[in-house]
This record gives sequence, structure tokens and C-alpha cells, in this order.
Amino acid sequence: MNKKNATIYDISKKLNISVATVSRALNDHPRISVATKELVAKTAKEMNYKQNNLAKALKSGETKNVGIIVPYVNTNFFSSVIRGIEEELSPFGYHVIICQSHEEVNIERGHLNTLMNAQVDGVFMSVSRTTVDTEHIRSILDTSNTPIIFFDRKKDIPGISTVTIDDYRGGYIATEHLIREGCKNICHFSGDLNLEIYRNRLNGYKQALADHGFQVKEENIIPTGSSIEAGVEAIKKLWDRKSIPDAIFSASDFAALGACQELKKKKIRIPQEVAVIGFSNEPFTQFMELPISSVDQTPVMMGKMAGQVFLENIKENSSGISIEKKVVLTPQLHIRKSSKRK
Amino acid sequence: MNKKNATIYDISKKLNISVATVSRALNDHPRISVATKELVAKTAKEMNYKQNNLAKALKSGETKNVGIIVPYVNTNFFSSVIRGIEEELSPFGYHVIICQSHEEVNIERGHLNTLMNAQVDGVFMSVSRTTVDTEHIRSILDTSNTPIIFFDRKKDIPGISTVTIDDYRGGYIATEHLIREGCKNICHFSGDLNLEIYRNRLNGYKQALADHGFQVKEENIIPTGSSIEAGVEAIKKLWDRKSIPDAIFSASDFAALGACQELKKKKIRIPQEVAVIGFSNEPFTQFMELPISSVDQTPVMMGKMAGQVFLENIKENSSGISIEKKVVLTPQLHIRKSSKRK
DNA sequence: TTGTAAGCGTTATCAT
DNA sequence: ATGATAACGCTTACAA
Repeated sequence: MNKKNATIYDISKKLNISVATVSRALNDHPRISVATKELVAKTAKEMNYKQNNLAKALKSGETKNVGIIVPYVNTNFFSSVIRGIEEELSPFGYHVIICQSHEEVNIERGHLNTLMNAQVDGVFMSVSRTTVDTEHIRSILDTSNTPIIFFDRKKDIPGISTVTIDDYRGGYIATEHLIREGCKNICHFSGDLNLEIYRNRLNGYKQALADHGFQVKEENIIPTGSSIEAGVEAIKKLWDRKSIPDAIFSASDFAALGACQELKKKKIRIPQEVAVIGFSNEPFTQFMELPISSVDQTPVMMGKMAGQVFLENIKENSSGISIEKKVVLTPQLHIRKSSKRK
Repeated sequence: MNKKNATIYDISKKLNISVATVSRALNDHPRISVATKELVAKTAKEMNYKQNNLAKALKSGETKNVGIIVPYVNTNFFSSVIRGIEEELSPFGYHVIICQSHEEVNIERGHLNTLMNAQVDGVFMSVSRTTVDTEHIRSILDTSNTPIIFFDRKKDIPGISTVTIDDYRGGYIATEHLIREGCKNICHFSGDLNLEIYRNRLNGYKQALADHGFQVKEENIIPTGSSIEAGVEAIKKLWDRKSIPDAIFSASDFAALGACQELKKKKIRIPQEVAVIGFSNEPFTQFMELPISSVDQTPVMMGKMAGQVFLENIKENSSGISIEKKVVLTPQLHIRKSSKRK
């Protein structure tokens, strides 16, 4: 037995009035008598009428859906950004459609296309690691006026608004904090310097040192991956060189964790002998026996800001203008035991 | 300047053929000549034609969208289930729409309605904590044939398929593991026993004890919340009673972590004096200096299974039948340092 | 092999 | 205050 939804046409037939009247009554149109409005509302409820937003969208050109493309949804960072976007847009009647690129530009391209086919009103994306050529993104801009918003992992494409955090500042405040705690010889675990975000964190580190009268020593900048093992290896390398510093600013929480593990193994006390600070404020940093200081990227806020940028964009679009926005959020320092010397 | 999408009508005009032919050519209809197909495909690309799935959906009654309602997206468990659903359904052309209930039944109801208005082809949900009355869910079942699938947090509603894990078995294997490690006096931190999942874990614990010839002592069952603090408090209580056990099976990883922290503070060695095992396999459990054993709920697999149940459901629906499915997943034991005595 | 036209459920523009 | 009708972009009988 197939259950068919009631339509405004069904209501109009039952009530012997036109569909136009029903539609207007349902939409609280000013020039419809209160009596009919009430009657329509009542019978609509009786017949269990549900508005078909598909038909509405086809007519209006607005689906009230936005797409989000992320590498994976189940990381703290990305799921938190998604949460922020959903919370910002939900009150305005928007729904968010989630796609995972699996760090594959081909999948990313496919998702972008089907999202456009689905007539979404906007697309939020953090590009995949394999996204070098950005033609698939640019072409959307050329052929539609659906706004695209980059968050965190951006590409420089004219006409696309971005929401990121100030990684430079993040590197700066983390390093400055270590200096203020009395550290004199601060190492940096850098992450993949091919990525802009890591280069920015490094530059913040350098500037903070310079501003406080320290020399930047190249041997103190250790290229380190974003894994626990990478952190372990980095410490081993420093140990072998007999150049354990008195502080480490790691561009990754996971590497910071690995460093802590290996330092402990070598009976080096944290933070007394080596102060440690990471980046991202992963949930685990606060649960450790020795909680790790970290720089928070405020991902929920990032999502909310991205949502706001989208809403403004939509408003501008309808009035013809279109301003590219660049929102840069301020990273938040979370000081914990691993770096507190005083 | 507004960019309008090309339609099949535009193509038909340009090529002086009918829209029907264009539509059929684009859909690779068998009775269309190869020549026209190629011609249409070529000009479609030239004109940058994008299919409007809205119109298609309005016609076919299939949006290829499914909705997911969870309390929050940014927890490891829920974001992992979402990942599983997306990965299972994406190859079949489905998109997933995410909604957060914020544990509020009113918001949940609202989302459910707008999802139905959006004509989704199915809804996956984990009910909010405040969902007692389930009328809003039942009414969907009565008035549409859109399948609803519960995962993890289910309600018993005839006609709704569910995907859950076997919490009873989870409690059983965790307890049995502790017994096999030689523990003789095993405490249970129970979680909120108003919730079915926690009652099941407790029952598994009891049965395992019984099966191995141990008596179940009521004083060994400690009602404990799902937070770090709750775990700390539970240990303090046991300490005051002078009844520290030789093992703890906690129904929550967070409470297990709190227990570990407090035990350490009291200089009680883990696992030698007290073995500890938690539940959920939260990411942090493996990152600790003393990694915590835990029972994994296989959330990604749960999502994938839910996706499969949906696909089967859709297939059955179209052929008239409709079988309610109850998938129960097997929890996975992850043995780590905190419970390894041998 | 291709064309004509109806229909999916709305909203909006004319009329009345 | 209400009605008739076209339109949104597509698919699909039914014809030719």
C-alpha cells in the first residue's frame, strides 16, 4: 500500500476553492480572509498535508540546502566546523549536506558536481591534500553564482571568500608564552612546510623569537610530521645530537604528545627541563596525566563565521553586489601543565 | 549579471530537435541513434549544461538525499557513524543531510518535519535524551513510506529497523577478560541505569561473573556518571569504604580515565593492583601514558550497516514488501596496558 | 528513431 | 478576496 502525500490540489478540491487560494492561505498572504486561512489550515492538518519543498525549490530556485566538502567528517576539527555551520544556518531554514573527499581531488570534483546538480545554495569546502589544479572549482564560479566558501584549507581563487585562523599569530603567541615562562632555547617541530598553515606557524615562531631578542637558529627547526611517532623520532634525533632544548613548540598536538612520551622515557622532566606546547587543542591534550598546552583553532567558531559569510554573500548576491571576504580568526592559547614553569 | 543554467530546452532549440530526444540522449536511452547521442553530449558540454536534479526528483519522487539526526555531530562516536553512512551510500548517488537535535526533542521534531518536507528518501536517527514521547516519529510511519532507521539510541517502534551493538556482550567480554587476567574482585561503574544500553552492559557483567563461578555483590556495582569527575568520585567512595577492588569495568571511558587518575594519586598501581577497562574506545584511551583497555562500538561499521539496511529497505519498498530489521553488531575488545597483568 | 504533450507540486501574474 | 493559468526543468507514455 503506497501512501501518497496530500497536495494543495487535494485540499483545493475538498474545499472547492482554487489551488492559488490554498497556497496563499498556507503562506499567510495578507489578502486572504481569516476565515479561509483557518479553514485551510484546519483541513491541511486533517489531511496531513506536508509542503513539498522540492516543488517550491524548483519554482523559487532556492533549495535551502548547502553542501560541505571535507576530507573526512570524523575528526574533531572538521566535525566541529560542521557543527558550527549547521548551528549558524539551521535557524534560517538551511540544511547541510556532507561529503567526504577522502583527500582525493577526483572525489572532490565529483562531489562538487553533484552538489551543483542538486542545486545547493552554497558550498563550503576545505580542499583535499591532492587538490593542486583548481579548475573544477573555478569553473563553478564562471558558470553559476552559487557562492563557494573555503575554510581552513584554502586556495587563492579570486571571488572566493575564506575563513581561516591566523596561524602566524598562533605560532607567535605559543612561542611568546614559552619565552615568558623563562625558556631560552626553544625548538620548533614544524609539520609539512609545503602547506601554507605550517609555514605561517613557523614564521610566527621566528618573529616572536626575534621580537624578544633571541636569535633564530636553523638547527632548532625540526621538520616533523603530524603523528605521535614523528614526535618520538624528533626527540630521539635531538637526544642523539645532545641538543635537547628547554622548550618545544610543536605545530601538531600529536607530535607534541610523541615528544612528551619520549622525553618521559628519557627521564627528562616536563615542564621543568623541557616545556612543551602543541597546536590544535585536540581533546586528548586536556585528558593526559600531564595535560599538554595547545593553541586552539576555534573550529566551531570557524564554522559559525563561515555560515555568516555565506548568509551575507546570499544577501549581496540578490542585490547584485558580491564582495569577497577574508575572515581570519584569532587562535586561543590554552596553557596547561606541560608548559607552566611558574 | 545573473548566470542562468542551460536546460535541455536550450539544447533542443540549438539543435532543432525535441526536448524528449535530448533527455533520452543524455540518459543513454537505447532507441536513440549514436550520432544524436554524441551530438547532444557535445553541445551539452559546450553549453555547460548541468542536470537539475530538483526537477528530476520532483518527477521521479526520489531525491537521492537521506537525513541523519544526531544529538551533536562533533563527537567521535556520532561523526564516525556519519562517516560510515556517507561512505556506504555515496557510491549509490545518495547525499546525507545532517541535523543536530542538541538533545532536545522539540528540535528533533522540527528537523524530522523539515526533512520530510525536503522529501528525503530516508532518515537515520539516534534519538535525543529528552525523547520520551515518540509520536512525532510514529506519525511519519503512518503517513509516508519513507524508511526510518534507528542507530545506537533506539526506541521500540514497530516498523522501524535498528542497528545497535550488543552491549550485553560488551559487558560480558570486558568482565571475562578481567577474570582471565586473574582478577577476583571486579567492580562495575555502571553509568545511568535508566538507559537501556547501560543496563545491558551491567547484565553482561553479572552473567560473566556468574558463569565463572563468582558471586555478584551488589556493593560492587557503583552507579557512576559518564564523566572524568564521576570516575574520580567513585574511586574516592571505594577508598573511604576501604574496599578498593582488584579490577574495574567502567561502562564509560571517561569514568575509567577519572578512576585511573585518582588511583594514581593514591599510589595504587595499574594494572598490578587494580586492572581497568572502559567502554567506547574513545581516541584518547590509546594515547595515554598508560593506555586504557576498552570495548569498541565500531561506529563506522554501525554507519555502514545502517546504510545497508536502508538500501535493502528501499529495494523492498519498491517491490511492496517491507521487513523490519534488527542488526546487532559485536563489540570489539581492545586490550591495553591498563588491564594486562600477564 | 524521434516528436508531442502531460504531469510532478508549487508560486506568481493576471484577471475578476 | 479569490480564480485561472503559466512556469520552474525534467521524464515518459503515446504517437508518428
